Amino acid sequence: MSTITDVAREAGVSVATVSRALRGLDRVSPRTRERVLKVANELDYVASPTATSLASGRTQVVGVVAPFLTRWFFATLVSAIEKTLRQHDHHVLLFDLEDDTYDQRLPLSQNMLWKRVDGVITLNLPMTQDELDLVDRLGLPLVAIGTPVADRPNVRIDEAQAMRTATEHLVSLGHERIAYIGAVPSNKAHIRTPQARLDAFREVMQSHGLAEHKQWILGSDWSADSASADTHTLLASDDRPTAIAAASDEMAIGAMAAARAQGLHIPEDLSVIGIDDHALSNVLGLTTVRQDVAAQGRQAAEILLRSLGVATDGGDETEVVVPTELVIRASTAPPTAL
Amino acid sequence: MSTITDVAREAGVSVATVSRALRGLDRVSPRTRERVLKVANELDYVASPTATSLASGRTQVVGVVAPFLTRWFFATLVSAIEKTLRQHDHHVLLFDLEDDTYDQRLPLSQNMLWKRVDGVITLNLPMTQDELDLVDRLGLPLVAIGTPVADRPNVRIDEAQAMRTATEHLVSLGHERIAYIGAVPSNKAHIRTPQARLDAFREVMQSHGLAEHKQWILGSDWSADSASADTHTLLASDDRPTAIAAASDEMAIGAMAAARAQGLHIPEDLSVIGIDDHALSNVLGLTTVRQDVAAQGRQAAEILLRSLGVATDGGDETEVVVPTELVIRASTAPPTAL
DNA sequence: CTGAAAGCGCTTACAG
DNA sequence: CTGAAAGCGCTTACAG
Repeated sequence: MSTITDVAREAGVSVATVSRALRGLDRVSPRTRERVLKVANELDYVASPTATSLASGRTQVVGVVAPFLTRWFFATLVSAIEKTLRQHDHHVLLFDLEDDTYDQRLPLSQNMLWKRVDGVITLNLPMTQDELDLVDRLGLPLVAIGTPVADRPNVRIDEAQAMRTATEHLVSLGHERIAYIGAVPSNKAHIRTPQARLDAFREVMQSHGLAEHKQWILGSDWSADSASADTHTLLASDDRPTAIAAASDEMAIGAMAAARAQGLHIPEDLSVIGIDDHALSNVLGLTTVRQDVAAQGRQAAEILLRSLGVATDGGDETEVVVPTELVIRASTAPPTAL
Repeated sequence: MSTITDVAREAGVSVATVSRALRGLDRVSPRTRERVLKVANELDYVASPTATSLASGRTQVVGVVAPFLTRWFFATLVSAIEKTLRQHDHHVLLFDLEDDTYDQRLPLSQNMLWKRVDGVITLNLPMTQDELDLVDRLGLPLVAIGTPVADRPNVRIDEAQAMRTATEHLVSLGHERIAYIGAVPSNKAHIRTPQARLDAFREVMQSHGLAEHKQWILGSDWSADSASADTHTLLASDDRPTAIAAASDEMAIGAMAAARAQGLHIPEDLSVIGIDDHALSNVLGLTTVRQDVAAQGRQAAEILLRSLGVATDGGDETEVVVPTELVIRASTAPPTAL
């Protein structure tokens, strides 16, 4: 592979001129630029990113940090971010902080970031003060998707609004006996989403004067398997709800499956609603509150690019709330008892 | 942040010695090494990866190239690869080559790889000759997961065996009228998985003297939505199968949903089997042929690390076939008509 | 508009 | 065992 020196020699100019010409800086005569471009092209020249980084201090790489990767929500975000960044010649260095034991994630370290990335995008990741200090010390701009990180730019949905919409939908159908799946895991009390959604559920129930049954607030761990197991227990009781509001579609899918396995019909015997509009929700007929996950990834990437001085259209908002939308499908209906 | 010069000054040695001491090379006296380590630690010193790369020619970064990211299979691979690489101080630079129009992916370019990665892992990605030439020209080792790439090391399941297992399971239950979902998309004839699975299905059908109905071989596009739509059409006919073999769990889930939407009961009226053991398959009671996707990611990463001279345990195989396993759940049973 | 030179922060022979 | 020096391949003032 050829270097900038090869191009300079071949074009009969200095490497400084090649550098300027190729990067489109001014102060290069059109004729010179043209010649340099031609030679560079002939030689298949691509600047060594490693040398460019050392000299310029920029890597054109963004660290994307996720607590998991295998869930639909995160994979969709990463995909959208990668595409947006690539359009502006930036790349994503991926960090999956999931611990093998699932109960504690790996911390962000100087090793991962220092001189390696120009900025960081966090995906629903509460950061410790140490991590925040690190990012600051390294001078890295940061954009948080979902869970906010201090006062950094943030892209998210209105969590409370989403769950209010879901709950109101059930109430408007006539449900009064509503269970909730997706309470706050005790080891994840620092994540904001679960708490916000649960609070919103309670708020709507209260506002309609509906009783909250303690044993109808299920923890689950935000997986379909766990939601299914919890729902089995819930429905085994004589005193059962007519509807379930799940804090995510994956949990809602688990709940539906458990109900069916017990011989119940959906929505006749039990209504189920989720939040997300997961890739499989349409096919499974799940009523849900849709959030545009890819849009959140795109917007976060754009905000970060802007803070890196890379031109992108759009304003300079630093706080984006992506709208959600009720999508009614076959899993919700008025309670049969009515 | 401090540089190697700071450490050298503080420790009273040359930068060359610091470099050697920190990288654990021999020819450094224990006392000197200790002092250097201590100072480096005090100064929070981390070598600039960008400078290290320029000097050494290695980036400690591996390019992971996927045709999509949002499907469970790919996200699971990426997650496993990332963790394995990180254990050996390597990072993943992610490329999602999915085109916005879905019918043609972006090509790998010199820009993405040159001096940016030490090696490449492809995820079910058939490479063009141009791309292969590029990788060779750049001298990058490559490991292919799933779809093989020329004679490069390859990690996969036995596609034919997996579909044979699935089909044999249906036949052993007494099914004779079996449909197939997941034929080869015309625009993806170069991907090997669909063809291998379809061939295996046909082989088993023939070996049992069972007739293949042309209209029972459904194309779908490997998405649940498409499989659902195709199944709707299939089941609307009077002449319908008693079982469906789907080439992936996501399609099987779509098929089950469509059957239920038409009032059919699973498995009484229709048996459905998939391949994968998708994260939601357990909860949905889908019988499937399980493949250990994370293990494939781990092994591919290890093979690549070895070819980079990074010590990992394990042999030096270059061709790994990960075993699959029939997992019988509630979606398959003998045909009722029998 | 263009070039010579310093500098980015490491690694790697080469001497000693 | 240790250091001085060259080199990796760019970018960036600084002159002219």
